[in-house]
Amino acid sequence: MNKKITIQEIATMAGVAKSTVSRYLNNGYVSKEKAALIDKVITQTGYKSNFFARRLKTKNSKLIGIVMPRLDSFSASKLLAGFNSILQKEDYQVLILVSDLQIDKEIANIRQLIQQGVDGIIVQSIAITKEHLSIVKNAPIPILFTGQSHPDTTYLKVNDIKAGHIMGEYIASLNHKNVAYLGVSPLDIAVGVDRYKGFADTFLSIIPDGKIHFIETDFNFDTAYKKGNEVLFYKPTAVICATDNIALGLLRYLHEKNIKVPQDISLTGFGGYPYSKVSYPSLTTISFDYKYLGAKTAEKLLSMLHGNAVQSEFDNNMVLLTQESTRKI
Amino acid sequence: MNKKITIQEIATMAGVAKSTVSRYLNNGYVSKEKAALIDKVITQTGYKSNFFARRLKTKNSKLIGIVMPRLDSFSASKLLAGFNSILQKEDYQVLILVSDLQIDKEIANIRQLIQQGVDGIIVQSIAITKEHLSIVKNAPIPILFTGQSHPDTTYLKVNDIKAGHIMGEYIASLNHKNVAYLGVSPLDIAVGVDRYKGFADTFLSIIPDGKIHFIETDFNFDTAYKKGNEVLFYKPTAVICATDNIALGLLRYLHEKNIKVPQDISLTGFGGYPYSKVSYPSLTTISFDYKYLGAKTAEKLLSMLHGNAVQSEFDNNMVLLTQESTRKI
DNA sequence: CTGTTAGCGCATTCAT
DNA sequence: ATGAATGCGCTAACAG
Repeated sequence: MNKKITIQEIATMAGVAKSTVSRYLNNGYVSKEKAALIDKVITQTGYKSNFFARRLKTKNSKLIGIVMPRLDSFSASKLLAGFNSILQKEDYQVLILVSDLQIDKEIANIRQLIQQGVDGIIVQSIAITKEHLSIVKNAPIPILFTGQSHPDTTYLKVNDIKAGHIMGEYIASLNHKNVAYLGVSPLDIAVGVDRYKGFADTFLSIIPDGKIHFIETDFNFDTAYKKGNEVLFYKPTAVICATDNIALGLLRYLHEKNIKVPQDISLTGFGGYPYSKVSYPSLTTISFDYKYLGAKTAEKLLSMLHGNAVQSEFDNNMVLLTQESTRKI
Repeated sequence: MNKKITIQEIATMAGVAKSTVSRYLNNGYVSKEKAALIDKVITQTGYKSNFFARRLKTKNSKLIGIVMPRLDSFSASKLLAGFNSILQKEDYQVLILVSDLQIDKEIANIRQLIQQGVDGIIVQSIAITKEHLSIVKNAPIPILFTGQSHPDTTYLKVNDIKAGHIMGEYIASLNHKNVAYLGVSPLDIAVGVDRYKGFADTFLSIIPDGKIHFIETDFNFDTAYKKGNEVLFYKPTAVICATDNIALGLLRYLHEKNIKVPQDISLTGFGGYPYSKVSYPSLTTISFDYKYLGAKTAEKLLSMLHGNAVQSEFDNNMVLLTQESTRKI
């Protein structure tokens, strides 16, 4: 067990006042000789200033709170890596709270983080409620949203409408007319509404006599699998799925029914998850760079911290990954 | 902006001394009337005690440090989810530092966490050096390792030898005699040495005239892909890959060479990553439950925190997932 | 340039 | 049961 050594002790060991040591530590003016003395004692004792005492004085914690709906998903891990890549570089530390996909827990987490004195918060929200808005309004620190957007908050998120738009253009260019869209609940504005709307508007504007059969599912592989029967009922030539995971669930179903992709049906996803490359056939998808998005988000929060006015925005960094699962008809 | 309200303010508002408020907050004895008064003021002001001041006094931070080599991997995200599931429940918060797969950064991170006054640390290590040992020995707090093991530390990790053993038995049972092992550097004791040794010892003990061609690669999909040529040189009937990711890289190569799995070559991985189920063919693998492992690890750290003697151990929670990529010859 | 002093907000003696 | 006083370890005036 290391005895905890304080600034006072190293001060006496170096034969100076503790304020001098403090100055030395905080880029204050200290004479060369004293500095050398202090430096020596510090290195040989391995002294480190007490985190909590320092924070108590200085008011800024160098802590960033992160609220995530869950940790064990592809996008979550990439986002986190992105946040961390720039936060850690700027000497900020990251305090992560998980909401388990529960909206009330998300709110409680934000509250807790504020109370704890973090310098700023990034919230990957599942839905922005009035309560969120009220918290943000009264919060003494900047709060940045991602995942969902709302005009009264500052956010940085994937441009789901644009993603849908790109997909709509692509599917139209392949001459599909009767398609199915395997989407999620409209309670999820980003994925459930925007992504679908982006697709549908574009697709129908290019193919006026096109037909889109919307089928609702959730984010689970297995649920998508179970919707296979319903999808086939409409005899679509292409199925657009709201996420790669959904697409893979359906692909499994099609495999088992011996329906060939893309010969019989074209299939697409959204996300650019790693499995989209290794599935058979590989999956045409819109790939989002979540790590990059995470880094951008962290940068944005930092500039909010520095008092710069920042505006909400959509990240347009996405690419249509045309792979083997789609074909022209 | 919320003005930060202190214990003193609510004390005067309630007409009592701040020590009384403090007692109220910390289960001390307070008369019913005063308690009611204080309670009222607290709820109406939404007062929360200052995190840093409290920590400065009480010495325990309710913070657990986590050191990870990287965040954006399947196992990392599952582990994190596991850590968090039990830590958050016990009112601990999690401070995460990333080492970017660099050993010196890993050590620096551990040091930083100790200095910051966390109550305990979980390190997913990439290699345990003498420096690690020295830190642990002098640390005033418990440090628990996962990922790698060393007799002089406390650890909880996957039993790689057993995993290799299971795979060895399985491959032997399929009558393969000439196999290739696509593994990683022996600098990684867990995956590079133990996993391979577990396989090789078991396989050769069952098939004494068996032949194992070891080919070294790294953890990347692309590198494994590039090793395809070398693997085929030995004309193996089965290829055992040290991770699912490696297996998928090779699978991609085999696809392109039009070599059928499992008809021409059987293929296996380790990990039980989600893609092992959606690849074509689906991949036979040893599946580890990383989330469960993370939860167990967190529990172990907690009991170390409570001063209980805990011993290093291997987690034997794994299952052979026999899927489509292997066959008997 | 440096030492002395005064809090930051809280928990905890110690009296009462 | 409660109030007054002390100090956790540190930074930031303030004199010198």
